[in-house]
Amino acid sequence: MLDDRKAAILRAVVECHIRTAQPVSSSYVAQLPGLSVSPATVRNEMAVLEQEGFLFQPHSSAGRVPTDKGYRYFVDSLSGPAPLGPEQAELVRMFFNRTHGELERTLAETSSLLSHLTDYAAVVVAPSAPEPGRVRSVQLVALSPRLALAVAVLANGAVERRAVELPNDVAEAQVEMASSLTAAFLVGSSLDRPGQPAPSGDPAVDSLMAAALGSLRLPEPGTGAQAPVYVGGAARMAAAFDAVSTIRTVLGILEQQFVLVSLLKDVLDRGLTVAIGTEHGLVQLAECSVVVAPYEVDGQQAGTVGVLGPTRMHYDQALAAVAVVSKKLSKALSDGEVRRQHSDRGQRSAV
Amino acid sequence: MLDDRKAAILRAVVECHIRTAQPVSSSYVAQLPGLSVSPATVRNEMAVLEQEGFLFQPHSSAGRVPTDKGYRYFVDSLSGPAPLGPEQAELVRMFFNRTHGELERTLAETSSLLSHLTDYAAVVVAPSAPEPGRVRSVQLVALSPRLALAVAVLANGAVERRAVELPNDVAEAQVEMASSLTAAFLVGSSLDRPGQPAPSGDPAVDSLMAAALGSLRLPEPGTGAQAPVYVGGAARMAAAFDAVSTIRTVLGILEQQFVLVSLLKDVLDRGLTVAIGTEHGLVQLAECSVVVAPYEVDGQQAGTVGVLGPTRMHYDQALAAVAVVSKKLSKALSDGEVRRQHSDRGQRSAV
DNA sequence: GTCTGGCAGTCAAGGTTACCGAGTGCCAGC
DNA sequence: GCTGGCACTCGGTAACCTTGACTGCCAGAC
Repeated sequence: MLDDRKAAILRAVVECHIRTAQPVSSSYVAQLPGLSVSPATVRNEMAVLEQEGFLFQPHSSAGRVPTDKGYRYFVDSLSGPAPLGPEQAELVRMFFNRTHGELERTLAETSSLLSHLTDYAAVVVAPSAPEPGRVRSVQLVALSPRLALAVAVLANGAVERRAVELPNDVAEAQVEMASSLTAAFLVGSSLDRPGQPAPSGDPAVDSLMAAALGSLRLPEPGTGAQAPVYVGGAARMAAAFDAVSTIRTVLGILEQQFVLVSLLKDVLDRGLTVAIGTEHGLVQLAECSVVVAPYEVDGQQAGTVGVLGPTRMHYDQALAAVAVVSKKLSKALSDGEVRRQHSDRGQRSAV
Repeated sequence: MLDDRKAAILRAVVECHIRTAQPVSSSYVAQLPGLSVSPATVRNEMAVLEQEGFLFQPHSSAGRVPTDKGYRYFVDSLSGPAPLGPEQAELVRMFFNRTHGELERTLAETSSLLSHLTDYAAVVVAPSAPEPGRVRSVQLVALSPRLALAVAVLANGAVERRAVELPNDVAEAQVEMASSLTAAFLVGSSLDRPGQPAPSGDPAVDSLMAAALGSLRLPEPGTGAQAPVYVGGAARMAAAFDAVSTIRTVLGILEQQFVLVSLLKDVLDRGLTVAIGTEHGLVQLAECSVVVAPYEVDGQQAGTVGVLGPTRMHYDQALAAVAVVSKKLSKALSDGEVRRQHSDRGQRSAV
């Protein structure tokens, strides 16, 4: 598409502009080692690059700035993510060495880590709608005369918990009976095992079992609809822009979890790793780029990590950080160093 | 401390500066209804107020701006929180009408609500270290040959879950035995019931029980140490400042949960509802004020809600919003419309 | 044909100057 | 003790110029 020299010039412009945030002049490019031509020649090439939409001139006596298309070409011709710096690699290593415990906490801290690594805002989308595991234990516990709790422990250590309303006239013994019959029906199979347990002979017990089964089959109300998102380093992102209004807009987006999730999903669904400027649909983020990667749990795509920064971000470093973090996170989650806390029908293997 | 006229002038200056963010001139104050004196008189009074530290003059030919001390006087002489506007009251009503479900979610959304109400950043600190409830059910579930899960259901519907490592040579039957003995020991009392269950005769079972009991008594690792914080409307806060560096600093603070929690705690502990400028210890937040209120669960102080805005915030409205939200939140949490999700030894009454 | 040096043109940025107006402080008089 | 008046102070804005960093283009060299 572009001959070698044009590509080299474009590349030089992008790299310089990422560093300095200033328009890049022909003389700067010409003076660069590796390209031994005069500024005038560079100017001619730049004029062509501008005509073809890779560069843009803020005003007639200014240097050139890359367009989104220019960044796209640059990113596509990147040889791959840069290796992480030594301190960064150390940071990642340390982080994942001491990563244990609760999933929510881990994800939140991962977003913070990723933000540290890149100096941009980082986003981590929690695993969504994982497939149910085998049931190891089911219990109905009466909490009050009117209310019971159905508690199921899954093979991966996740605990499902649902409230079940009791009819007025149910005796403790009936709850216990329903509990053991439901357990007999569910233990060893999956939570959404179809069908009903054999009738017990007591209609009250039967309806209680039906209620418990029904509520256990439904996803936790309020949580299933949307995967939670963890945003880290919003402040860092603010440092990348100087217009207050831009900061405000971007911050606003970062607070709208729903928008964020669909943004990342969108990008991934289109098979992209990097979305530059307006490539993702959000006009408000026209000055931003997004670098994303999915992470896996036990070999299955589970969630997304990503970095949100200015269009002139250090793509190679961001790519590297995102790649490493998603890989390490996949490993940590799959190895069971991190435990799902609740209500997730997690597909995770044993804790 | 201040005679009526000085107080009125100070009040006028504060109110005007809150509205306009500009230095306030003597002529503006003089022309205000209720104070019928000439600008010159106002100037004289202002000079005194400045000497006494209530006002400040950015430069010799500018109007006056309130100091922190000026704001403090203003806030202290406030007749009380302003009533909420009708749309705001409606917003609150609607919000708490449909508030059900998970605690975490509710708190996060509450912070968003409070931020909407005030147009500043809002902070909600989750209830901390609630006292344990009665145990309704305990179970040991073997997940793998090496690992079991101790699951306890408390009277309030909370579910405690702990991993227990199994010695190599434990049989399924032994786990079951330990499970029922542990249940017999714990059900009906509290999780931290002292002592040990009666020896079963099988040392493997006994040690298993000891392990299960021990882990159930410990708080969930990683969560207990610090109450989670929910921050809403950071973007709104950014709108209140125009220096990018200030925005960045304040955003940075908002991301440091630990700092936030101790900030709010500090303010409350000193018996304050409002902390202005440097009254709280954080130099980075010198341009900010904080309005806080505790909320209760079942009559016991549980957590904190607060608003973080510029020193020139609308104190009356913020006070009103914080008061209403903390009250309504207390009610919602105490009525059991909101359910703790997990691992909290919650003191909440039955679901 | 391609590259280069040179030259004229353009435009943003920065510095200077002048001016305006919003405010104050002070004082004399009511 | 209050007020009107007056001189003074400064920040902000606009107009202006200069500077310098670019570009575009062209004619000549390779």
